[in-house]
Amino acid sequence: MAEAIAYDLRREILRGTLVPGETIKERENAEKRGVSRTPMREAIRILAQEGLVQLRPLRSPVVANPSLKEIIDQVRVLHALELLSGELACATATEAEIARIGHLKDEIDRLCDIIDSVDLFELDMQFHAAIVAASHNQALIETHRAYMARLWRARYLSARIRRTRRRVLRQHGAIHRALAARNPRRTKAEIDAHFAPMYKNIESHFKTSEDSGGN
Amino acid sequence: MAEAIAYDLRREILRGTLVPGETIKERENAEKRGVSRTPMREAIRILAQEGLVQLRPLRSPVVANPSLKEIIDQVRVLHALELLSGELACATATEAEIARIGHLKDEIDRLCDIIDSVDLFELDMQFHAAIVAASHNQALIETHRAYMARLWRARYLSARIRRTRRRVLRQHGAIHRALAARNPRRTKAEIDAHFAPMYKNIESHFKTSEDSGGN
DNA sequence: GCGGCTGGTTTGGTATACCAGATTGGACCC
DNA sequence: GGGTCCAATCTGGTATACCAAACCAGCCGC
Repeated sequence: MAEAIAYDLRREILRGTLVPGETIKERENAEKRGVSRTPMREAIRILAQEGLVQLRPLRSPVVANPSLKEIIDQVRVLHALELLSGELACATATEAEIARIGHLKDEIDRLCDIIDSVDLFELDMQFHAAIVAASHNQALIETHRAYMARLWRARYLSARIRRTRRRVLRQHGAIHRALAARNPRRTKAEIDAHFAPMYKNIESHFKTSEDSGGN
Repeated sequence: MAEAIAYDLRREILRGTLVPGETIKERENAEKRGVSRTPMREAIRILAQEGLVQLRPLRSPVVANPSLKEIIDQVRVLHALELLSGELACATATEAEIARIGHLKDEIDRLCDIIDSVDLFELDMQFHAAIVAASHNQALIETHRAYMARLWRARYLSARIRRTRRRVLRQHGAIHRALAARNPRRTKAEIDAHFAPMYKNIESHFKTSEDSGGN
């Protein structure tokens, strides 16, 4: 149940229903959802662990309002995790897994201009998660998932930028080909190329929207 | 308070007082420590997040008993995190931080054959944590700390191997010099060299002690 | 009028009570 | 004698009650 509450809260935070910087009062939110404080508390801890809310001793938790540097820092870690995934996956991925990665890439190609950006973004996350899953490294999979959750908002806002979509598609294809060729060096290079624009996108979006910066 | 309980539990797990595979009953352990179930539950969640205990829905949590593969997987992630730390630290570390890393190295050199292996290991962890801290990347610091906690036992057992100590000392020096030279490529290479034996050490120790393997 | 203090209220932290599913031990049947 | 079923009990999950610290508003003194 706590997991379900965390899921709802997470969506609300990432969609912006719960504004960054705002407090989350246990009682209030608990009874709004018709549950007790106990699972609500647990849900908040889960989100705190993901970095979406910030706990303060003896104070109400607040929705995290990460600064640009914090987001970039987190992207750097995510980047490193995906590099490791790509390297490992070259050695450990099954042909079926590589095929599924290719299929996801094709799906993204096909639906790119049809479906809305949220659904498209979900597909993009699945593509990346599939690569990580192909590493067959459970710890890596879990840590990567945690960072994906934490960065959902920032990555989503970055991925909206239409101008870069065609490039993203090309890069997905390149990553898939490098994986299929079982070439770790090329795979890592392509993942690097895929991440490179993200730093700039996030930065520029942060500058323009400027809804935050402090905690 | 939950944090304090988690601290105690963590020590007991890592020292082996709580045997891997054993269940941790909330009521039992709570009243043994004279606290309520509520903070005990929270402590258990913290440790579960660290990977030291394993939660099972509607079942008692059990002390994690990681298989060799799981440990190696985690070391791989730790390895990647430290590589990233080294690379970033070359650009971001202050001279004072590099000096502190060098000082920790000297301390380890000096006390290597004097103090007991637990204290020595604490110093080793400080050395590595100092490098990560020099990256000035909070997310990286936190994730690294989580993996250090998770791998405490395995790394400790590996570090006990006296035969390799001299090599470890040399590698610490090499890492420090590469950092001081602000040379990312060399830093990463030296960190690689430092990690390489760990995989084998853990594997060989796992084979000999053979207290586990399953979950 | 303004700042600091104070009491009531809010809120997170902890303890306790209750519930439903899981476990287990034993009795019963084959 | 072995297997199966059932109930007493144990255990995690949830709800509620209580406490102490933090917040806030209004009051008092300057």
